[in-house]
Amino acid sequence: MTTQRRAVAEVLASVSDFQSAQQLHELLRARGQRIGLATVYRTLASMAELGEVDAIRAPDGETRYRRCELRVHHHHLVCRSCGAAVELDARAVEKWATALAAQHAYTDVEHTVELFGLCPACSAR
Amino acid sequence: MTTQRRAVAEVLASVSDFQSAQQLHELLRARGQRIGLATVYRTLASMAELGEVDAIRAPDGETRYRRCELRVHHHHLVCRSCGAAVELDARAVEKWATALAAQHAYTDVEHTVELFGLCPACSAR
DNA sequence: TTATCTGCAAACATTTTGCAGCGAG
DNA sequence: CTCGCTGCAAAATGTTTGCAGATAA
Repeated sequence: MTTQRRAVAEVLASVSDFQSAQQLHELLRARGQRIGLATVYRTLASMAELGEVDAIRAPDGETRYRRCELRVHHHHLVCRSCGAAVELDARAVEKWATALAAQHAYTDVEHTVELFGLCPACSAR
Repeated sequence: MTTQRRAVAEVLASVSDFQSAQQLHELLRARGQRIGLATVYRTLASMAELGEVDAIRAPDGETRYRRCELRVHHHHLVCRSCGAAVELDARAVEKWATALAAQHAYTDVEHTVELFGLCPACSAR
């Protein structure tokens, strides 16, 4: 537990939307935190591995992070404009994925399921 | 319709798995085709826009392409090792996605649904 | 003290772009 | 002939890594 690690945890707590590593880095620097971009990446990577944050890959290839509420596996409906996100209960999809994998004899299956759209607020604009 | 464009279409026809732009470029050069990597990227981008190829983003961030059989929207179960892929009928998921988007008042929704695993052949190894 | 973490800058990988020249129509 | 396509190399982007110095325990 270092100063920087705590700082990253704090920004994550202060925002409710998905942010890229670079955005988080800027937020940290804006708050006066002295922290390197590499550290942000390293910290986020380790937090993601520990399941402390959600990481999703946006359509443009950026990876975005958010502290996750649910500690169980789940998916998101993310606003493409502001990053606001809803965590989804995807039991139906899980079952579907598992069944299909079995049907085609694929093993060691993981899945990517993300929805991107415009949230009500951004739609209005 | 240029020589290069035709060449790209041909390699795509000759392979049945998802390949990265770079892999396709190598295949083309191996066949003796003189073609630049940039052209491959440009051609694939335009083909993807026309719906002539499927483009999926692998977990490692690479985009991989394959000529698609079905001209309708669909998803894939892709072998993480060899790239072999099964096209999936995902009507159930479509409905799920649409319903959730409506429920949360998100508009202009698109979705990413891909399964990655090991195909029977690669599992055996 | 010691193992770990950090910052910086350079390295990387993939994809995009500027521009002069080639080629299809 | 003319406009679009191509090739090359350079640039842009997002992310990772090597290494020396700082820091937590």
